[in-house]
Amino acid sequence: MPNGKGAAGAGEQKPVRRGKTANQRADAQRNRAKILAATPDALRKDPDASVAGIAAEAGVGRMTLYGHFKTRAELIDATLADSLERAEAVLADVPLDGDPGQAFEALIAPSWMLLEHIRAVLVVAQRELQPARIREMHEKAEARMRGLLERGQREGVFRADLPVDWLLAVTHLTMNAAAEEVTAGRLDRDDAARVIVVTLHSAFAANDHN
Amino acid sequence: MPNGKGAAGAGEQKPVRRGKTANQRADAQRNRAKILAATPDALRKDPDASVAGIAAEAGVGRMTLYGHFKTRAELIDATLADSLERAEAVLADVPLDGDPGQAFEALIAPSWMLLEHIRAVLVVAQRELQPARIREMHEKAEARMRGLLERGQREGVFRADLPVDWLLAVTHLTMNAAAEEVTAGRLDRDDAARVIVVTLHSAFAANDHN
DNA sequence: CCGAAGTCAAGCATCGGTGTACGACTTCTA
DNA sequence: TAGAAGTCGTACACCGATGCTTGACTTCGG
Repeated sequence: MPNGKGAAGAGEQKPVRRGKTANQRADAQRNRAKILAATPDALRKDPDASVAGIAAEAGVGRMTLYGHFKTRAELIDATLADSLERAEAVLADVPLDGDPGQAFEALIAPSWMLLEHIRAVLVVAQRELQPARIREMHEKAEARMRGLLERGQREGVFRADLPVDWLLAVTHLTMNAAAEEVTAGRLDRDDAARVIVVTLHSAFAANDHN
Repeated sequence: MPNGKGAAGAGEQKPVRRGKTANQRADAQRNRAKILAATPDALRKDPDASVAGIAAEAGVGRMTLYGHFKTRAELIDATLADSLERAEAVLADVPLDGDPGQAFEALIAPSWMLLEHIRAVLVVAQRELQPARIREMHEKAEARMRGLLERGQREGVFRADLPVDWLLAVTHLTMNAAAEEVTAGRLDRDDAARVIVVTLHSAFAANDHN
């Protein structure tokens, strides 16, 4: 039987990691991938989608899904982890040196696109998973952004009269706001990235903050 | 039997309105009030609180609650409507003339406090009520804020290179972000209003926006 | 090509929440 | 103070979702 351990256990050693997903049949891996890919879509259509619904969306039997993920929570967890891993793969390539403002913008654009895709999963995860777990998965992305903001503050490019945590929160929320405005039809998708950047730029710039 | 019509129907005439809640016994009204007051608390503790749980929180039997609100949705609706009415009573008194920037700040502070209290109800409502209904209840508050932002743009105080809808969305989301940061313990409650105002001030100010 | 791995339909026990019905009881109000 | 109005425990039907089991089937891989 397939097992969907994903990134669950307290796995420390990298070489052993593949012992989990490795020796399973090709079609099993394919199905697992199909499920992982279909879950965000299903949740975007209906945040309360049932396991049966998600399986259907993936073109897979419900029992097959349960074969890969013992419980609904595990499915959500694995899906979020997977999505975040993919995101990480993209974001890790963004160059962060040079002007913090520029780097920030370079980071926002892809982040925004990724977020729009993952958002639904994130929302569901927020009410079904433990906050600690979610934070843990965000670790890398968050650290990168925080580091950039801190450097920006040190170099006097970003305002330093507000805590970094707040800047971080505003960044996240602004992207979320944009996603919402887009789905609500009040904002053009292709214009969203620009709007976000423009907004944050003037909100974060180190200017005449008494 | 009590009936919890609240602000449901298409009630047009004001004088007739009281025909609903008026001729009911004093303790019935009291209970209704208790429920309406307890619901936000219950939902803040647990967004998925059951009707039974809410009744318990209100110190009232489940059946009593059902006597006032035929269905869970009706309860949420009435609660939100009530909370929003109270909010409206406060916000309507805020003077909006004079400098838009000043007026904006004067509006943010109380809005923020109210939002923090209502937030939980709002979140639940967003996933159980029709969006149209929620918008309808927000009408007045939203119109007031929008009017102010528009005036600010006309008078050159607020930037005009971004749509008012977006400014509005950012305002809401920033307050929400603050609420979240406060409950997460990353932001001091007493400092929140200032942080919000400072953030929005520089984000919205009409400056050197090429 | 055979055996193991995986799929998946159907069916079922379970759980928790909603909404209803009844009826005895308490508390207002006139 | 009588009777109407309202409370509220108990009990129940219902619903949808989860997670498990079985067993026949298909597909892969050596």
